[in-house]
Amino acid sequence: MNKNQSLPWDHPRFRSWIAVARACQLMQTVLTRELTELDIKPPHLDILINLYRFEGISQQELAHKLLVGRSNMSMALPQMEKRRLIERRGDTKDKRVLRLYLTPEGRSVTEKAMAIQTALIERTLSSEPLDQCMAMAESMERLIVTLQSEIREDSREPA
Amino acid sequence: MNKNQSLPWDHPRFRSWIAVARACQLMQTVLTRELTELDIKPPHLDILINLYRFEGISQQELAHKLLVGRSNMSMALPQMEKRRLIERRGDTKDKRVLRLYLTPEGRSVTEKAMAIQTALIERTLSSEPLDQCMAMAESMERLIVTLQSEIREDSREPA
DNA sequence: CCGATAATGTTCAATATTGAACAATAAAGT
DNA sequence: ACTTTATTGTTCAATATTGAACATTATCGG
Repeated sequence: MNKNQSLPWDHPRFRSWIAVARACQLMQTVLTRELTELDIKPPHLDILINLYRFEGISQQELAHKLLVGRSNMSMALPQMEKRRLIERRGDTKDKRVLRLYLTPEGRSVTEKAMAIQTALIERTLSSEPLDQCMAMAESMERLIVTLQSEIREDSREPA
Repeated sequence: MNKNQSLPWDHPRFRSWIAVARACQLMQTVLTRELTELDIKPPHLDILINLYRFEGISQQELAHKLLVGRSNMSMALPQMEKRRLIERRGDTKDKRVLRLYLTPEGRSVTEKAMAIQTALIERTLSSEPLDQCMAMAESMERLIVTLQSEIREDSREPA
């Protein structure tokens, strides 16, 4: 028969996670479409939102918050600087670090983009009860902690 | 104060969704690491799993299941064919379509990779009650339906 | 103060993903 | 039968992401 091997899709948690991943992928696709009118893409929006919340953050800190590599920021930020959405100014005390700021233009774009994203999320999640959303968020936050600790262990013990 | 504008992170559903997206990103990162021993990456695993379940699927059908473009498959599948993980054979009735099959080697790699992914998911989600996982899956599946219908509407009504 | 070590950002090659334009084949309308 | 339209897969340029190697600046131990 089935080699009496347990197939992944027999595991309820596996099936659940696949649904989560799918939903994320689709949400990203739709968000990408809705952001075209502002001529930005989800990765840039993530950057803008974080600069909106955390003025003067460094590139490294930003990369860490976004869970991407530093090199990623080194490629993306100069583009956004050319578009006058952000500014990079050297830290006065530590000449290695560049601190990031939104321009007025960038702030305006960010607000419009956040409105689009928020509307999208509210619209597509509105049929789910708030309790359920909150419970999901708590599960996800526990998951994030678990996964991050795994990542840290790995990078500490490369042998 | 805050320009009396509602900021995204004041919306519970927004915050919830951000957590979901983060968790997905981290899960992907960890899965990537754990798959290095098999020398495959998550996108290839997704392909393999679908070929495992749906023998003889066409490239187009596969792309649709994975929510990626056809061109994506045209780039990825020849690589996997060179690695002898899959085979592509022309359909006998319709000479346009290529049907996809796992090789024995590919089947073996897929089983190992699925075991790794399943273990990862079970391990990281084990602290969440099954009820909660199932409820989450149902929410996500509703979300998927909603988002997919939006995507279809968009592509039907480009004006 | 000086040499070793660490931190920050940059560059580069490799890989993934997308959308548009294209070639070959199939299906439909006449 | 034949012209038109649709479908399937391919190619290509553009963009994103990663990890490794690197240069510059800080920090620490002598």
